[in-house]
Amino acid sequence: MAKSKEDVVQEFRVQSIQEAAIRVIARKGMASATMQEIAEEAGVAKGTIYLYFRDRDELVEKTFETAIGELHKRIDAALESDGPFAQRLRAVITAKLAFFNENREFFRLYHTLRMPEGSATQQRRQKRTCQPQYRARVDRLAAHLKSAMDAGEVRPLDPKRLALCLIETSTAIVLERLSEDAPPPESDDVELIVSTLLSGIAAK
Amino acid sequence: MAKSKEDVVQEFRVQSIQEAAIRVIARKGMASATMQEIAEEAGVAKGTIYLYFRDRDELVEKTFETAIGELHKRIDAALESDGPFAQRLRAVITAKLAFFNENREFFRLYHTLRMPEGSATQQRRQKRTCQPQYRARVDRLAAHLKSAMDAGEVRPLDPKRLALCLIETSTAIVLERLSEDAPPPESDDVELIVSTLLSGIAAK
Amino acid sequence: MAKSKEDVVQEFRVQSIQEAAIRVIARKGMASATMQEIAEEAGVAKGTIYLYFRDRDELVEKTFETAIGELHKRIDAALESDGPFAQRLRAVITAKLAFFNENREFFRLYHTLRMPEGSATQQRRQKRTCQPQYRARVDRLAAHLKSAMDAGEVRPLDPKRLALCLIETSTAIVLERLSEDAPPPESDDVELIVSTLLSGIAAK
Amino acid sequence: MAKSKEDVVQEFRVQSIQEAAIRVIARKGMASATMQEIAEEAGVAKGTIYLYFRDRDELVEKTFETAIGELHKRIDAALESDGPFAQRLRAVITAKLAFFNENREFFRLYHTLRMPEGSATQQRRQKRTCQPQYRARVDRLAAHLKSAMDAGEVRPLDPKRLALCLIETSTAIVLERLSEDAPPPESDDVELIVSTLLSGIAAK
DNA sequence: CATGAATGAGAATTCATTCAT
DNA sequence: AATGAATGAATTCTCATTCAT
Repeated sequence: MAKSKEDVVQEFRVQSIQEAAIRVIARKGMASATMQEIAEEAGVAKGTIYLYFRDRDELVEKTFETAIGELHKRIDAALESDGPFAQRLRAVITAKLAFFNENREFFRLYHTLRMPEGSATQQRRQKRTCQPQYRARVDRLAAHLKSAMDAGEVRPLDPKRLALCLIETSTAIVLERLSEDAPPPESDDVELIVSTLLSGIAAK
Repeated sequence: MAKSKEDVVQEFRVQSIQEAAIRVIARKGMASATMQEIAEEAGVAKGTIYLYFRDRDELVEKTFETAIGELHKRIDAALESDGPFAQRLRAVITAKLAFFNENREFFRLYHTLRMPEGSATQQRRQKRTCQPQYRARVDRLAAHLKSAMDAGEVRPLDPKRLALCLIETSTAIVLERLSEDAPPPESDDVELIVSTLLSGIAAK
Repeated sequence: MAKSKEDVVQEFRVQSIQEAAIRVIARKGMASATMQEIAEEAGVAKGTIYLYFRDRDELVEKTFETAIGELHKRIDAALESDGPFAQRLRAVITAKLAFFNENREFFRLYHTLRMPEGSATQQRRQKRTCQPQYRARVDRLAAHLKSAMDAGEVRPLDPKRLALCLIETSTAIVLERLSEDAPPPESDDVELIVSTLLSGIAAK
Repeated sequence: MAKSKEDVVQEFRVQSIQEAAIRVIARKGMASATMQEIAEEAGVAKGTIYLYFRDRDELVEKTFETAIGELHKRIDAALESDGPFAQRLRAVITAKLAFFNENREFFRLYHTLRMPEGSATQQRRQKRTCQPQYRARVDRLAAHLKSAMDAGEVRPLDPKRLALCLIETSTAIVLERLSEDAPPPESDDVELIVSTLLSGIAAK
């Protein structure tokens, strides 16, 4: 039951186009990324994109989902590993930094889609995909925080807001690292985040 | 040296247009906010906008700067007040939450501009304004953190990264509050952020 | 309460564009008449058309209605004049031939719209405008035929089908005249149609 | 001299495609009937159509000719039968109504092509085929009318214009019947047309 | 100064046609 | 012969910007 040659080609095209989309969006920004340029970047004709994606919105949406899926897979693996909370937290942050280091160009797409933009249609789509995606991530992380609180590993605080802080703190560091010519070793930043979060910044 | 009548009218126009821009961008998103709609919202003709702003980009840029300036003024006041670091930190967070509560519509503009978008020209402009603005904020906060470290109020960590974490954590909470129908009292969220930052989340 | 200058200009533009549309459709056919070419023909920019008409469909629809309205006005006047039925019939046919002689270019638009074409949207529009227009004409003529029957001027036959025959017979002659380099005098064709309809073609 | 298997297949393909074209055009209208949909309807691949027809225009043209040929065969048979003119006329009208009743879907193609549409190329093609086809029909019918006049069966009138009236009258009735849910018996409409044409509509 | 009609560059999308398999 | 993925010309529509009034 191996994949037929057609399936392989199909998959390859879809992937090429999505990668091109990410690169172009990274370069030009969501609003200025044209189908023409994405097509050129992918090395196909404009019309070809429409063989694989209904329209621009679907291309962006599917591209986002594909890329974010990979990130989520990695984070979930880290989150659900065994060990004390501190260790799992460290693994999650490490995974996130590593992912965006490997997929630097994806970050702009990721960031742009955090805020609903554009036409009513697009906003509906946004609500359907990116927002829920994000909420789901927050909720999942919040659940783990709750467990850690119940286990006495984390002091009792609003888990959902804590999750937000955690996510955005690491995102901020990712964004910073991406803009740096020579960022410090990943592990330094991981340590900073984990340590700050766990122990706070106040001198003892 | 009173303002001439012309200056007053000029100032009024500029302000009307900028406020209209913020409202329309909040409503439609950066990409779908048209000059036409901004003009209507401001109660002037499309052409009039061009008497006060070179082009759309400059309108957005100046609007951003005006609005963000107010925020920065408030934050700086909090930051430079007397008292222990913890108290100043609390004041800063409080100021930020209050500002965005009063200027909810500005938030989308603020968020959108965090990531450079659009044409090469726009990107250059972005780099000239928003990015440096942001860097400057980070640096200023970092300087205060450094002082607090030197004063033994904060344990020694990279001040710049700490500043980033602080800024983004509070931004995340703002974003969350804006999307909530009935957000908790501001003071609760301020307390959460300050407490987490200072003492960390680990159970003792 | 004279028309303001703006109204005059507006009316002039609308009329120019509609006339251009009719000419281009006459030249290229409905399907090949592009907005670009209509704009050029009207001596305005593409975008200008969209200031006066929502989209291509509305342009065609409104253009059709404007032009057909004039024809209908003339036919109704003829139909509702006094005198014996034969005389009114003659007047109607005369009006129709004269109208299409004066508005030769409109004929292709008229003919094309007799049959629903194109997208689902367009078909709905068609049903809303052209079809009912046509049915209404048929019904009105049928009513007059019925009166003539009741008055003993016309022998009893299905008035609606008779109306159809009458309309299409004259349309056929119009179409023929338009394709002729030197058509016979209008009165000859009017006479032929009226005489055939009233007395038939059979030798006595 | 039996047909080779290849010829049979070829013929079958051509026929399938033409029938599909007629159905799709009937459904979507000439302008919205795509090669893709015709191919699907015919159960072949898009490319296959191009093995049998040079391009879309030729497909439409040949399809029209094939279908109209059948109608013409039937009409000619009726026209050239023996018997008095009135009887032959009745037979012609009957044949036409029956044909379009059996080939309802063909009617839209027939009607659309009555007026030249599309590109210059297509218009030339149109002039080469549909127009001459139509003229030929008119001329042939006119010749028969002339004979009938010479034989004293029909009173002297312009035979060509009479032919036009006859053709369009019956076409109008066909169009009407196709749009009716429950049209009257064919014979009723035939009788109406024949009677009107022969004897006129005036009360004696 | 203010206006808003006019402009036209530019973007998304469609679809007839080609051609490698 | 048949296929259908790929192509890109062509089309519609939008909107920032200009400029005559």
